[in-house]
Amino acid sequence: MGDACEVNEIHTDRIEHALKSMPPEDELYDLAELFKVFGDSTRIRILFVLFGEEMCVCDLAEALSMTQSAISHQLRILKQNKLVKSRREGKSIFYSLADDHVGTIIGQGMEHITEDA
Amino acid sequence: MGDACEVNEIHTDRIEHALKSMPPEDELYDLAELFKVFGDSTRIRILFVLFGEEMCVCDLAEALSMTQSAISHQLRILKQNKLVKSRREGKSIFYSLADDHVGTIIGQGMEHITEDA
DNA sequence: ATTTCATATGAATGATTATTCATATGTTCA
DNA sequence: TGAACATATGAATAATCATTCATATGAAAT
Repeated sequence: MGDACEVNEIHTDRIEHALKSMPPEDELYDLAELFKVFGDSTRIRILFVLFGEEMCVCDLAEALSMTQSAISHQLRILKQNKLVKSRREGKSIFYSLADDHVGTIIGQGMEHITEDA
Repeated sequence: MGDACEVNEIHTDRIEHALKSMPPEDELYDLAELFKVFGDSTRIRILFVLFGEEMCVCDLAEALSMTQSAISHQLRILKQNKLVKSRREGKSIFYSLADDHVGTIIGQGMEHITEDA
C-alpha cells in the first residue's frame, strides 16, 4: 500500500473503477505528446495562420517575424504529429492544416481561456 | 524584408490577411500555456481518473503509483489553469474536473491519435 | 495542547526542448 | 553543368519543467 492515506481501504473500489476505464499507457503517452505540440506559442501561431489558408515557409517566417530555420523546425514537429500537411510547388513548399481536429481543439481551448476569468 | 523569399511581394496581402484574423499576442500565449498543461502524461492520467469521479490526493497517488508530492504539484498546476477544482472534507481534499472543456479537448485529442496512423 | 494524518510547497536536479548557427538537400533557371 | 534560391537538418546552448527530498501548513482526535 505504500504511503497512501489510512482510509485507503474504503476507496480501493473507487481506485480500481477509475483504472479500469483508463486507456492503455501508450495511448496516454501519445495523447500527452499531441498536446505538447499545441503547447508552444510559435506552433500555435503557425496553426492560426494556416487556419486561413496554405502558406509557404518563407511567408510564414515573414508573417511571424522569425527565422526560416526556426519555422522549419516547428513545421517538422507539426507534420510528424499530422497536424499539417505539405505540398511542393516549384522551389516553395506550401503547408496547410491536416484535418478538422486542429480547429476543434484550438477552438475549445480558446473558449476555455476566454470564458472564465 | 529580411531574408524572406523573393516572391515575397506577391504574398504580402496573404500575410496581412492572416495576421488580421490572428488573436492578440497574450491570448495566443495563454492558449499555448493551457495546452502545455495537457501535454504531460501524469496530468493526463490525473484528468482521466477524475473524469469518472472526484478523488482525494492520496487515492490519486495510489491509483497512479506516484508520490503524494508529485501528484500535489501537478494538481496545483491543473487548478491554476482551472481544469480541476477542490473541496475539503475533513483532513482530505477531493479534486474533480472544473468544466466540460476538459472532456471535449481530451476527446478530440483521442480521436486524432486513434483515427489516423 | 499535542500528536497524527493529509496535503502543500520550496529548493535542487535531471531531462526535455525551442532557437540559433552553419550547412546540407533539392529545385529552378541560365 | 553550375549558380541561385527555398527548405531541411545536425549540433550547441539556454531556458523550461517534472520529480524528489525535506519540511511546512492545517485539520482532527485524544
